Amino acid sequence: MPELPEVETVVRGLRSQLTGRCIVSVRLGKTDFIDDPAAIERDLPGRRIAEVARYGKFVLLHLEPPAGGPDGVGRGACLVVHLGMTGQLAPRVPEQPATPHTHAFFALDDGRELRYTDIRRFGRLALIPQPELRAFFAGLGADPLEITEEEFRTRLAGRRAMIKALLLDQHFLRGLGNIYCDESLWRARIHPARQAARLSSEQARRLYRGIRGVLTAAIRLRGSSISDFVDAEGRPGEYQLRHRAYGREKKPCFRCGVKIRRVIVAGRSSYFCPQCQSAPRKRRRGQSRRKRQ
DNA sequence: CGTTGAACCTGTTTGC
DNA sequence: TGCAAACAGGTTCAAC
Repeated sequence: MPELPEVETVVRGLRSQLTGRCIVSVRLGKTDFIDDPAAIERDLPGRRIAEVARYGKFVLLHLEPPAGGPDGVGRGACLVVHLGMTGQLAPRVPEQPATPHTHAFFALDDGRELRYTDIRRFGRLALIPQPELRAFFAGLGADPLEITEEEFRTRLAGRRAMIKALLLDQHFLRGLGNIYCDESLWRARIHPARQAARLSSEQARRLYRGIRGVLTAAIRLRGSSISDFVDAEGRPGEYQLRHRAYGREKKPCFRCGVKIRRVIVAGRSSYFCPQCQSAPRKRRRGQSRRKRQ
């Protein structure tokens, strides 16, 4: 469910509600998606939330150093949350019965409870000491909203993977997922199976702008809700009403009217317009195009 | 490097 | 009607 716009939406909601709050106690249900459950139960109570941020698809709750650590130099830490496919993170009043599959309860000093719910448990929860944060995120690519067009083009060069595989790869860019890849490619009129390195500079430019345009528009509408996603207030987003490709198999393309098709690219359902997003020419066997000097 | 398929887990939809 | 297969916003790993 949650890609960059959904995570950004959750983070904005949590930021206004959690900043400055203190975590009073912790209660855990199933823990197979938690890195070190014992450490969370032991080290989290008493910690104050200094800052809420997003890193790619991760939600970051930066914690203040514990008061009066050994010789006064308590280490800061960060509660890192990945929502996987079905994760939800939202503060609730304790009277509100917990929905099924709620596996983490963090009682707050304002009487409310921050709850983590995740039907499939593809998410992840980890308490990372501040000094280890850098290593934890090592290898993730640039944020698609921060990268420059020049940088984007440079990183595309020489990559022989299919463009969709590359966009989905969090080591290439952090934050895109299946929905926004397809929407960006539709905007840019690029077939998902096109080889990245073979995009013209014109296409690369359109893709760069497509990605930015889609993400900013989706954030404005508080993300896409297909079936699970709700923000930190429990509200669904509305960007699913603006989808032009994703989930629209056999429906007419908004540009040309030709029926949207679904194919598997990079192991994922990929929706595209066969008219606007023309397929790459199939390369014949043995016709590998590598440095032929 | 890049691709494919499976695995992780639960729930919903689709097809025969 | 009923049951099995397919599919779902993500990530990771093995094998080729």
